[in-house]
Amino acid sequence: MKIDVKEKIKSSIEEFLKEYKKNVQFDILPTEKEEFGDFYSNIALRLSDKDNPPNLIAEKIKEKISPLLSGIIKKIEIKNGFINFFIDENIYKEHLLKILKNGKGYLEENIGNGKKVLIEFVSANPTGPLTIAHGRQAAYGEALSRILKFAGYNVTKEYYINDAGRQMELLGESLKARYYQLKGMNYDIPEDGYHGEYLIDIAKEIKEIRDDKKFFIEFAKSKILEGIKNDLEKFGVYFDNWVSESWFIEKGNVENILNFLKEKNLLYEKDGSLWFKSSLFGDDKDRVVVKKDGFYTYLATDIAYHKYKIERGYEILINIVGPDHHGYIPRLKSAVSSLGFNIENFIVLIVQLTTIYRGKEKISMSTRKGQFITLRQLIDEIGADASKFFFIFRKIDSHLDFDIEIAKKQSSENPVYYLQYAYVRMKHLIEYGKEKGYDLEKIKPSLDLLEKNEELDLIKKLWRFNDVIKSVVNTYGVHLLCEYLLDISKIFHSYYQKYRIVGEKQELTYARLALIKSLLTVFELSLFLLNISLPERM
RNA sequence: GCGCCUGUAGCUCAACUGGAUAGAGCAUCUGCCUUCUAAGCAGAGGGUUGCGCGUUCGAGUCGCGCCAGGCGCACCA
Repeated sequence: MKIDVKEKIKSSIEEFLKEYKKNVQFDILPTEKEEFGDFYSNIALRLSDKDNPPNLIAEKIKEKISPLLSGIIKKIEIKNGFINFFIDENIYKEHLLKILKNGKGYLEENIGNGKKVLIEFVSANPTGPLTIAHGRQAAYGEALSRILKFAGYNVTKEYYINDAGRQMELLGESLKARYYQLKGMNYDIPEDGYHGEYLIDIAKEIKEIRDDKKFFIEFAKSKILEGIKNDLEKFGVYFDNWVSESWFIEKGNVENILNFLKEKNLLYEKDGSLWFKSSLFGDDKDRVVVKKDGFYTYLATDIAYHKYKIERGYEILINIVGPDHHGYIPRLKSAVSSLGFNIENFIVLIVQLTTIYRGKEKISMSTRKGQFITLRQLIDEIGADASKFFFIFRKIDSHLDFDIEIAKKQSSENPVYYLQYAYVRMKHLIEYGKEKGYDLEKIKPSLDLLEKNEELDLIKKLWRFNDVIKSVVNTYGVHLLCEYLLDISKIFHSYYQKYRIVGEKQELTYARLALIKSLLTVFELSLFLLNISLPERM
């Protein structure tokens, strides 16, 4: 674990506050501009008033804390009321050496403290192939899981299969219609059924039929699920568990949970249906759990599922859903809350939609009408890595415009290649160095020789890695890690172009290779976390 | 009508908890391969952060009101 400079600055300022008996909230934040140093604090601005201008207070603080920070901070400057801290370069360089020596293990950050986290994502109905919307959720969920795991959480990835209820009936009827159509019979697909052509392909595979409803449902479901699993595998997204809605019904979990709620007096009958008092927990109105026809609603089975999550001891539940589910969230939160789970640890992340364009043509999507670009088509057209990166390097609240034509045409200018190219160059440099007899294991590099701007920038970037991971964990903003890597890549490519790494001066070469090796460690790790593959050459 | 998300350069998007002169990429224009990979680099232009009030030392960020786009408002999932 690296030295927590931010914490040291903070506690030194708190010393000052104690002495002057002041109490005020303040921040220590990383700066965005080099001239402002590495961290800045707004403490003086917070303390200032008419009689005490911020710069004056800042001077007092500086005087008090300077001795407390010697060896860590080499310079403190005051500007516009801000106090700017410049970290001693030795701190950075020691960090680099540790990475060099211990590899990615040194970068590990134990934020999660082994807490059990369940991440449920994709969870698409087995009524059709995965779409691009699922692709974005899958790419994001996988990356987030990997990062949380790295940050010390005990993460389980789960896919919930909605294989019960009316949608499955419609699926079965739709397949049945396609089957008889293939036999030359005049048989209509239900109007609100599934009209996609994929059911024709599935119908063709039917060898022998047993003419009952269940057969068609089961056949369609198993074929579609198989397809979903294949697509996810091709995309590089893996689940630890697959659980199914019908399983909860068969095992009696749903009945049990309803009894449980009944005992707590949270259910009542009205208009021939059974209602859950979700309005007691913040929902707009109560919701039906057992319909007039005697079947469970989706909510009923979902409560049973969430009970199952809690029973297995998960302390944090993360659900990644599409925006079409947002109206559903309050009732689910009500349900989880009624089960006695701390609602603050139930995190629902909404991944906004991706709008697909082919050039200027906007492709509107509907699973039922059968008009959509599947995830599989996307992977086949532009590749898994490029697709995944496109999906995760924007924050999930943004509506994503994804022009397939551009992604294809400009594939060589896709940012993912920029990263991968940086990685390949780094890797090659290390190999080339080895060929020339440079063995980093044997020597302690003299990092003081690294004095070019690019070198110092890169060293600082290495030091920021843990801050980025913390930010991702705090905000669920996976894209921050992408931005970070793009930042490094930019400096690195520039550096590479400007200076020779493996050159004539031996000591300098060792120092530079040490920097490259550490960068490589961060890249390997980060690209793994983002679930982007590491090419050998490009 | 109500709820959620979004509105930032020509286009696609960043900006961590409210911080200093709002940043990248693409596209456009000008240069750079006899060298560790040119899928690269250097340079240039491009902004009233949708509009209006407010909160405060300070607002792209917070509050209120408009405008525009997306999604959702089921005894579907």
